[in-house]
Amino acid sequence: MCARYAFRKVSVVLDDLGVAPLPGLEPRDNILPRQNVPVILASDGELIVQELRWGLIPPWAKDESFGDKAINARSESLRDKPSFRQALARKRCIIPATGFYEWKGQKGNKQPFLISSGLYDGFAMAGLYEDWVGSSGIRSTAIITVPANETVSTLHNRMPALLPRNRWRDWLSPDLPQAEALSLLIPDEDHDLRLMPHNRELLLGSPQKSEQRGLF
DNA sequence: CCAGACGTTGTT
DNA sequence: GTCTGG
DNA sequence: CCAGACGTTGTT
DNA sequence: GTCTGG
Repeated sequence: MCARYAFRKVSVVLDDLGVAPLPGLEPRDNILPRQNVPVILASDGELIVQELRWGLIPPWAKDESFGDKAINARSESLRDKPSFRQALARKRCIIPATGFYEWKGQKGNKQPFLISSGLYDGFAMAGLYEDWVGSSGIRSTAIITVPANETVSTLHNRMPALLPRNRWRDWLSPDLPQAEALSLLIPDEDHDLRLMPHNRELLLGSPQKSEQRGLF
């Protein structure tokens, strides 16, 4: 699963795609569902960054609480799920991250680990987004998950889909056929992932307290 | 047909 | 125990 | 994921 | 809107 992640630097993702970061983008160590998170998507033939709410709310949802149960989307079933099918075809995005967290141990005594790339400055998590036309018109996003690769499977059986670096633009292209898009959602083999025990305190309490400044 | 769900993970 | 909010 | 709440009525 | 369960 991926229910927490970090975005500490602008990272290779934005640089490689030539996307300018949003003004005022801060490093964040403890990103939670329901927060607004920076996401890269195609808009009128251009790649842009937008802050979307984490937890996907389909257009037909009755209320925004739907997003609470759609923070992840299983790659294996995207095609069949009413909540994700439209987005898979037309609304793919990249969620840039410098790491994600997984926990190990018994409930109440879990040790968090930060998983990050040993090769790059960050990675591109595959995501979907949707527009919900409620009173405020929320655009929201979900992180796609795949079976964990060998490294991560020591902690958990799922992990976010990390897109191959040379396919980032393909994933974001509205013209990419659905079948090809799905073929990009494979367990990571490219990032040489590293696991580091992480200070539990930094993931507790208010998110603001675990943030640090001046790292961009 | 209508009514109701539409999701994932983890844990047992 | 289970749901909600963050 | 974890932390924290989990309820209603009536009165101010 | 679309699928599933009854």
